[in-house]
Amino acid sequence: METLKEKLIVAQKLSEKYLRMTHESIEALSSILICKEIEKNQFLLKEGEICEYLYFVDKGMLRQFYYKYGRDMTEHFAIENELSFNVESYLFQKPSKLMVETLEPSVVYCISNKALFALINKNAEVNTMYRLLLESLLIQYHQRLDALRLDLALERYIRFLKESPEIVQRAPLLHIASYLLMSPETLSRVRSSFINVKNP
Amino acid sequence: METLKEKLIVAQKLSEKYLRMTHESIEALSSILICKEIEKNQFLLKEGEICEYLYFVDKGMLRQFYYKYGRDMTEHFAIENELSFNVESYLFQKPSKLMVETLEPSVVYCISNKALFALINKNAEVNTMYRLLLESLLIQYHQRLDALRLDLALERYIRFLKESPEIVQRAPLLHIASYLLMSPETLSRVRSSFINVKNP
DNA sequence: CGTTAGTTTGAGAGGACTCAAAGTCTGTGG
DNA sequence: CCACAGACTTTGAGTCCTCTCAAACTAACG
Repeated sequence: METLKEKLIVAQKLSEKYLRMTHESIEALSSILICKEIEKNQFLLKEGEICEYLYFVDKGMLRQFYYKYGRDMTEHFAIENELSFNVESYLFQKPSKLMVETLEPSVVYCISNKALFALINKNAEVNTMYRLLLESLLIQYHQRLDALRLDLALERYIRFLKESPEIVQRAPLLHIASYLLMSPETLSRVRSSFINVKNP
Repeated sequence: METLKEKLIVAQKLSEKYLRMTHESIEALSSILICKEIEKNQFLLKEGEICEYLYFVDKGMLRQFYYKYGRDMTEHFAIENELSFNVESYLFQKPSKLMVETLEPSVVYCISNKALFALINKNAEVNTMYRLLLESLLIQYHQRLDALRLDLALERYIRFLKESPEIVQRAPLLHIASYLLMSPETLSRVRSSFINVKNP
């Protein structure tokens, strides 16, 4: 079957990214993957639902966001080979304030909480891979905190541009603005002033 | 020996906090703890050093900070029963930009990277405890990111006051200000305006 | 009891916000 | 293939929050 092969490829990518594993472990991991194909502007996780899956993006783009005082706040973007999920909701299986939506037609591979922990308990390599995944997420969050401590809107934009040029190209300005903690108007001005600085 | 007993108590606290373990595992964990007593305003980790230890505060208070464009930025406070360390530097054993200092005379228990991972590899319970520790840290970082997304200085202060009243009492205003991303002057004004709101 | 670190108060400047309106792009239907 | 609706982005004007610099005040420690 074709999808079996594809799942194996995705499991290999995960193994590549976090921990090189034996073929058996990769196969075990691939067996719990669930492929999902979704069009643009669809929800993978809605407010109030429990985050049952961890989403690995094979194709397309996801946006993680929530409402803060009624405003739409982007927390994270995920493109190819990146992950998206709500930590609290996934780990404690409690209702999520976060939502996940597609910004492009996408193909994602879902890893259910239940299946993952069952596998972790019987496969030491997957266990370690998961640990490394957590560690890498922690470092990612740490860097994001550092990025938000830049006080000028321009500085936050430049840093994001440097780190994720692809996302800057593909995501709507509105969402990049909320991700960078500024109004869309400010991002528009910042962006044009930055272009003028580069080409005087 | 007295210190053996104390180490056991600290290991029990860790077990209590993250994962109830068997006595054997707690004992194994206690055996790798190193007690350190330090006075006020001393460094546990300096810039450029490698973060060899994870610090668990038994008594006193630690501050985690770094220089950002020449400014002293507080990243984290740790009081009794809390942890302090630099994720990147501890996990990858690379030089740290972060520093850790004591804000009070303190007693901390240190867990060396080497000893911890050796133990993790042979003790499944400690392995799981470490995983839960990482997960709880991840959630903590996630909440901190959410807190920094409050735009008004007053809101950030109120939230911190609610979450960590103890730290607000014990830490110098200067450091709380940098932790909350505002100038000391602003924090001083915010604080007095908040008191006036409460007692009109 | 003086020295110094830490906190408060004041005045002026500037970045980013909001509201409002104009301009641009995209996709659908005639 | 063009025209138009709706979404997205840009531009403008005025306001407000927080910053910086400066100086006064307070507390802590030797």
